[in-house]
Amino acid sequence: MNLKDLSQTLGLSPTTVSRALNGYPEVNEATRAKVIAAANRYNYKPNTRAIRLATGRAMAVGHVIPVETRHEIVNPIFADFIAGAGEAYSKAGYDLILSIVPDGDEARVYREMKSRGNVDGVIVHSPKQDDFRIKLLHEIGMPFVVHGRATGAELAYSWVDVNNRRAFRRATDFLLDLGHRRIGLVNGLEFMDFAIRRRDGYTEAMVDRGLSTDAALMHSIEMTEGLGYSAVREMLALPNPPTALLLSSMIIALGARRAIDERGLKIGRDISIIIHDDDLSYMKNGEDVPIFTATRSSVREAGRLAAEMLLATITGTLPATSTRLLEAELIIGQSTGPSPYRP
Amino acid sequence: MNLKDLSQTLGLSPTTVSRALNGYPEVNEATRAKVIAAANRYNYKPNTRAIRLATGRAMAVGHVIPVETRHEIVNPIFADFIAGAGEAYSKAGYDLILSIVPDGDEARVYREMKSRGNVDGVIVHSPKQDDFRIKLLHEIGMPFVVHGRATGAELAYSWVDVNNRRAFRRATDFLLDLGHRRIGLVNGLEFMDFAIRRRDGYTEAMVDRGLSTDAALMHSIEMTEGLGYSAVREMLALPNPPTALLLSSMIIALGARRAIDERGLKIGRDISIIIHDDDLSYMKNGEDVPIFTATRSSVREAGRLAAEMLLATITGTLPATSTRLLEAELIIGQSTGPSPYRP
DNA sequence: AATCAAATTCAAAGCGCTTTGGAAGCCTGA
DNA sequence: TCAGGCTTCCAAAGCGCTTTGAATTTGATT
Repeated sequence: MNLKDLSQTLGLSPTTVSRALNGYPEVNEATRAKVIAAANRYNYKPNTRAIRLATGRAMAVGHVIPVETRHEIVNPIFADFIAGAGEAYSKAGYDLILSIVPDGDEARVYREMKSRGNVDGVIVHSPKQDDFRIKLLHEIGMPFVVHGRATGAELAYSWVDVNNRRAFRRATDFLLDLGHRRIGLVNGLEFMDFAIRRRDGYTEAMVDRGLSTDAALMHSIEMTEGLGYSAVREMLALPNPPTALLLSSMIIALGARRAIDERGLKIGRDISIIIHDDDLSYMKNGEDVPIFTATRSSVREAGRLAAEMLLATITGTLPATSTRLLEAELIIGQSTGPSPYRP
Repeated sequence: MNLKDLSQTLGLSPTTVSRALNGYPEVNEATRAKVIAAANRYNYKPNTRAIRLATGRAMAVGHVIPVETRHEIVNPIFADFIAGAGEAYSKAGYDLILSIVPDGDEARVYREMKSRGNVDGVIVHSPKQDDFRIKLLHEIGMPFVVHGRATGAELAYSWVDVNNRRAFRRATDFLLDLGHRRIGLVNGLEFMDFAIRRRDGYTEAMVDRGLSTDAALMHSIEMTEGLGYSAVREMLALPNPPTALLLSSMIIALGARRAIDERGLKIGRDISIIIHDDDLSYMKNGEDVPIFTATRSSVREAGRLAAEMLLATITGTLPATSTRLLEAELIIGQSTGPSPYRP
């Protein structure tokens, strides 16, 4: 059943039927009711492909997920972010198009998306410092929202981000207040913007207390369980090991726990841990009582916000330079306690 | 630059240009070369929306991810599966459309996808026993491939699956050969088909050795770290605790490790563990030496295979009843050893 | 009753491709 | 020289909607 068929059975023109269904005012309410009733009865759904061609809109949003060609890693937080974004899209009748793209192909993919017109806008994931995508998307005129920020971008753009600097600053302060002085940081890869900001927050807090940072206590790794384990193991083997750790993700924490257990230390007593918790659905930080003290911010919520922002940008109800900075809350769990070396 | 523009600058008809670019034989090779050259020079990319309307094909595949409305869980293996599938799609010029859908809405979503025509086929994730989707998709005539199988489906359908039964049977046999008799199973939720098969493999191996299973040693949980921890903790507290564990996922294993460490036991000595390893990119089972003994099968590879199968089904080069059973390999790691109670 | 504006409805022209059904040009062989 | 068959190209008709511009009907006003 297509529009033509439906209009014929109703004895109306396709024009009127189309308008009736799309809520245009220039149609008699009585006929509108009749049209809607018929559409329901015959279970008429307009053909997406035709709508897209006729309107010139793709009614779809692209998520281009870069895959480090060397490491082949798929960041686990994408799943939750996309779940959040997906809700917003389906509510608005948009499709979510996912492209997994090797690093080098990104520019080509964005350009093609533009010229082939199969998306109306994109979400930019995992921004790096001076990220080239911002300039590129500006250049080709593709609406976009960045999940995170890209320090060094000279052009204004829309983003949704967590206040990573402040979160890590607060977490560090919290540990310092507990008397810790040797605080280790296991961060994400520091060409990623979020990692830079987290390190800045950490460093800032240390320096403000007149403490200097120690390169041996600052690791920057791809966020896997295995690398988290190695990093922490290394630090614990130092002659002067840390009494507290700041970990950039839950998954690193799992590796850290392994290294700590292996050494026979007890978390919360011998060593304190604060993690950043993206609140992933399959990796909750304790069901009721949080296990780890954490700076928490739901990446799923961020996905929802970014998607809504993008849709509003596409329809023109929001400028392409809107921003939203989310504050992480500090959750006190069982993984932190006073420094064992407290004076 | 659209087809019309391009054909005008070439002094040819749109027909010829279209055919030249799409490789049809009825065009002079010399003019074809000219057309291709011009297309490159002007960076002409045909408009996807127009192609889709004209051909009646969506050039897109849908992945409908059900979200347990109560638990709101997003299965972490989706990310890797989709990464694998995505490769196949982009190679074939197809889009991957992702729909995150609350449980109850699935039927409606599939029906709409069919009548709106925005996908040519779908991948069915997480099949349950007697899964209703198989019948539904047959009924509405939507090509599909299932990732996993659905015991009880009366109609034939295409699927890609791991031989879960055999994998768990082998793993159980391996433990039995090491002298273990009290073997615990922490399985996924047993309305999921894969979980049923894994339990069957486990039970079969036990029964074949004249051993009976013990309900206290068989847990069926949502696969999260927290629930894995609880399940294993519970089993270890039994008067007659298991000396070996079979764990349905890496993520359960992380929770298990916590429970085991907490009790002061050593994995591989006091208690043996075999996991099923989906080979997720961000959760490797050791970089070179596997930590856990595991039945391993790459879910990413499964994604690639399922996608290729679906595309072939859509284009009609493969019947809609093709199947592919992947064997998991048994990787010997450091988490298994002889039973401490060996005679 | 005639007039004009507002309310409804419709015909037809796209949107940018593919594809059908010719038509023209060019050979070949009788 | 011309029929018949290839080869090569093209005009035009869709695909199923939206949207413009115009026509028709209705209602209010004089």
